[in-house]
Amino acid sequence: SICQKMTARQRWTPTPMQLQILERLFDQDTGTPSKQKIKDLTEELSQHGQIAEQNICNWFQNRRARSKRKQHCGVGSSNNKNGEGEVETETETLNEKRKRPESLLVQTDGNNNNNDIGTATATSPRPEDLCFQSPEMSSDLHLLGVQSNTRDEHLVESYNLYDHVEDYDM
Amino acid sequence: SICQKMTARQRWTPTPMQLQILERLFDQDTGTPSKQKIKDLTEELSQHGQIAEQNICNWFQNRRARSKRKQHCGVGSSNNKNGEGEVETETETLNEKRKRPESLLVQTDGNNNNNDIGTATATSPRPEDLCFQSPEMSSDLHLLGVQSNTRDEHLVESYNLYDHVEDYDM
DNA sequence: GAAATATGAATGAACG
DNA sequence: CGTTCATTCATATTTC
Repeated sequence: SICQKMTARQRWTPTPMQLQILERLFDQDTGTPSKQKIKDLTEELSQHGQIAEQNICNWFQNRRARSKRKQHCGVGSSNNKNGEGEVETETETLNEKRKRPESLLVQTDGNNNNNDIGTATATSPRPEDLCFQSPEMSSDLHLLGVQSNTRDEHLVESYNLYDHVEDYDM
Repeated sequence: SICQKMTARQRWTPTPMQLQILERLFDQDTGTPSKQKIKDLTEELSQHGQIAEQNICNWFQNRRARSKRKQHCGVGSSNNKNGEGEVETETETLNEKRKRPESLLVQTDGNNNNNDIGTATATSPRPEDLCFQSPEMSSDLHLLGVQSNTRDEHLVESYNLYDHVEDYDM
């Protein structure tokens, strides 16, 4: 039983303060922050935690996208054809719906070995997709065990360099 | 802008092989592939999966654009830089170095390990660093409920390695 | 602790 | 060509 942990750093997580500022900006105008604005924002938000310009860009983009998609949902679309992918069912038209109530829960764990194995990743193999997908991905690479869902990289050659393979009992 | 003509399920996804070839070509700095080259490439890449000329064009364009990372909302590269007051010295006019460093390959460079408080996974496994957190503590955060001084803002920069390879018998 | 959901990030494609 | 959108993936967090 070799459980493997992912070797990746964590992604940025906005602090409540950062989020608040971002949300406020989003509510105001938020056409699309100019580069200068982004820089400025970055500098300001940096005082509240680690952040990079890309984070802000991403945040705005995501925010806009999801906000839009939210409204677009539920217009009588009875036939929901998404069966494996997006389960967009959120409802955050309001400012905040779920913050981060981890005030008391100080889990300094940092590295959670939470490898959820089936996180909606079940891409059901449909003929349509296969038609547009690689033939080798489903034949050659899966032997390596690294057959990712879609976006593989020009990796291959090397095997495991999982320097942090930790197996915990389950 | 509102018209989505692709219905999304048919987005081309390069196979590892295709990507490898494309990357190589890109690295050779061939400039903008000529029409003939595109055709040729298409033919070649077709042997490794479904592909169209347009895909290749798009790929090169995207690649170049993101490589330059000149966009103000360049979600292309995850250039990490500490936003500790300074705003990126912009010392990179050169070609970028692999947006997504294949985690399987040892890439001990490119990632910052200065005051990285991210996961102590890669370079310096110091659990203590994980603990120290955001400097924000006295602000108008109280209206959000509470302050999370545990593990909020972590470093950014990281890459998903699309492994998910877990051998575990259960 | 695993499943479900929220959300940051990567990227092909479209737009100007 | 530069920028933005839409979609999907991976991971963080919450819930059960």
